[in-house]
Amino acid sequence: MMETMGDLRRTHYVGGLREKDAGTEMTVAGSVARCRDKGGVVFVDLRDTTGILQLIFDDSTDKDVFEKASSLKSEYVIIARGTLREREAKTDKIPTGGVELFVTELRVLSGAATTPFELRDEINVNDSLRLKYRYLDLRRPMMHEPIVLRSKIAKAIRDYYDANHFLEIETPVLMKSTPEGARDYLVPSRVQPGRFYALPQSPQLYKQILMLSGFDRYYQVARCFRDEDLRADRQPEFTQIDMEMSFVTEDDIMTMNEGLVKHVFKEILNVDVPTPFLRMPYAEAMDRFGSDKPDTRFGLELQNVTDAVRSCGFAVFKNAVEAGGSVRALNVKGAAAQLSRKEIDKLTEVARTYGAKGLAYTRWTADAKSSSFEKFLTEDEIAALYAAANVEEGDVLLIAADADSERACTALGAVRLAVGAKLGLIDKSKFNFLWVTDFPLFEYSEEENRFVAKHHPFTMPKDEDLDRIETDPGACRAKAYDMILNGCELGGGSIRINDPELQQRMFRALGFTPERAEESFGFLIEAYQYGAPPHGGMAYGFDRMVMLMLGRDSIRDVIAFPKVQNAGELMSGCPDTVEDKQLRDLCIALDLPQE
RNA sequence: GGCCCGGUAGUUCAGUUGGUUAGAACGCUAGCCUGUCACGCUAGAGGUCGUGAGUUCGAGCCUCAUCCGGGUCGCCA
Repeated sequence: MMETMGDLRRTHYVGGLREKDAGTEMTVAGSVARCRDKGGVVFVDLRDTTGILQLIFDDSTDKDVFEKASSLKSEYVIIARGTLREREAKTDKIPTGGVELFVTELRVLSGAATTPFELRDEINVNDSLRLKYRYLDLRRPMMHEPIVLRSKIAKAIRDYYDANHFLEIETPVLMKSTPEGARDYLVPSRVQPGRFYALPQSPQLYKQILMLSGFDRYYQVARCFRDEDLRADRQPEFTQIDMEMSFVTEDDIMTMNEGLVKHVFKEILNVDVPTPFLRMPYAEAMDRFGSDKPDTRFGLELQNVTDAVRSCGFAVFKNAVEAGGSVRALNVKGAAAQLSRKEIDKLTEVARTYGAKGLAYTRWTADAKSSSFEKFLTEDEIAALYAAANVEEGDVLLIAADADSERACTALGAVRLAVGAKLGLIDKSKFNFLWVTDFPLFEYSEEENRFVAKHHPFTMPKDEDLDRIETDPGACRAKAYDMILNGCELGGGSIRINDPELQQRMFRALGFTPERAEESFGFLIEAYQYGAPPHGGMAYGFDRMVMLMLGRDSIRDVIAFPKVQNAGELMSGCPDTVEDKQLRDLCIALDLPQE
């Protein structure tokens, strides 16, 4: 049954074949996507990495070839020679629907067992089954295409940086574990028992060192690892587009990378991205959108109504203000008919998820006005609040109050997104880019009871905040910026500290003892003693970029072999136990929890 | 670590108040069919209801535990 290719060699991929190619003698190769055996005529859909082409066998086909065609089953691997011709009955369901290959020679290179699920685009199959048989799932055009496009996007990125005099330089995958940030994946050293490498969370330190080495402009398509929990847009092993430049300011980095986005979107999607992008300070983004990565595809901005309710009779509002927090409102204009009490309850749950204690509301339809808080306010106070938030009949007003102003904003920001999705306010065809700038330099960690770096400890403070690193760290802003696309963080970066003294001040502000700083980053601190150009850069989450460009909802769709929520990989079954000898070689003894 | 959702033929699902032999569609197998393209027609095979315990005369259905998958909060400098 199984045959060899013999002297047959592929001459054409099928995806691009059209009527103009009719009459061409060719050899194509691939898998049987589907057979339609009509008795006297057999149609076979052949699938290769570029698309699908119909093969035809009928009474003018050689008898042996026809018989072989009749015996084909799904996923058999074949190679076929014949003449391309225009179809009698054309279809626009596939790009090659105007042509078919009249086959004169057919070889079955491999049979195939019945697959555990049908390999069609329209199917709806359990994810774990698809992931266990990832190689089958990837044959489906819908799953195949993102992997192809991912490669083309990476090439477009390389082309752009190359044309702008960047060097692609590889940095180590086995490196020193550093404190701060995500949990490291550790790799034990056999040669130095008891010592461990860490897999990089990012090539951050190495790229800064490369600037000190005088390479001036660097980029890398870099694999990174973080031992944290997964999300729909987060994998433990992922790819960054990492770049760094010397002799630059924030503005230079942003301009260079706007150029990158423009180039890649034009090249891959033929979309013209307008530049420069909008630049919005972090404080404004939080204030208007309740998010440091605002989705600007729709309005529905938050309003600060703190002043209007400062001394009102409703304890929830009043207490929040008195505790130094604020009261934020979201007026969903004219939505009273579409947002039922039940919907509002759901939105309250959303707010709770993000730490709000609840969501006050007024739902004002033509028939009735129901409100969770009006009864606690005087008529004047209600009037003042509604004037501040421009509330009229037909509106739904949602309010979050919290002693922590940022929490009120964040919770209401999440509600804003839920409302936007619910009411269909989001234009999915848009690509809205912006920069969020001037991030806080530090953020306070309740867990560690100290300030930690919001970005990383090498981030340059804003010039005007240099004097208050020690006195008012919470108010310091950083020369840091995130590139946002449609409410997702596409990438982020900063200008780095190139003054060793300033770096020492940062370490002190972060609560590092000189010994600990020396132990963790000594080599870096020393390197900066020998002359460091001003430099900065950024890194993109490449997987997320591909996902957004292709309009996919899951990052797994753009990674050939992704991991699932428990960080395992279902096809190969890793992580797995290892043999005792391997552990002995590494001087490792397991100390597993009981049960 | 917390919360939410799901697990019934190969696949996707239905399964009434706990009650006789657990159904459908697709796929698969066999046969027929000369213009199909989710081809069509006829027939057939295919089930430890995720796993374990419990309640009950009786469990796919109720209870508990557990495993697996998805989403999410924390976490992700």
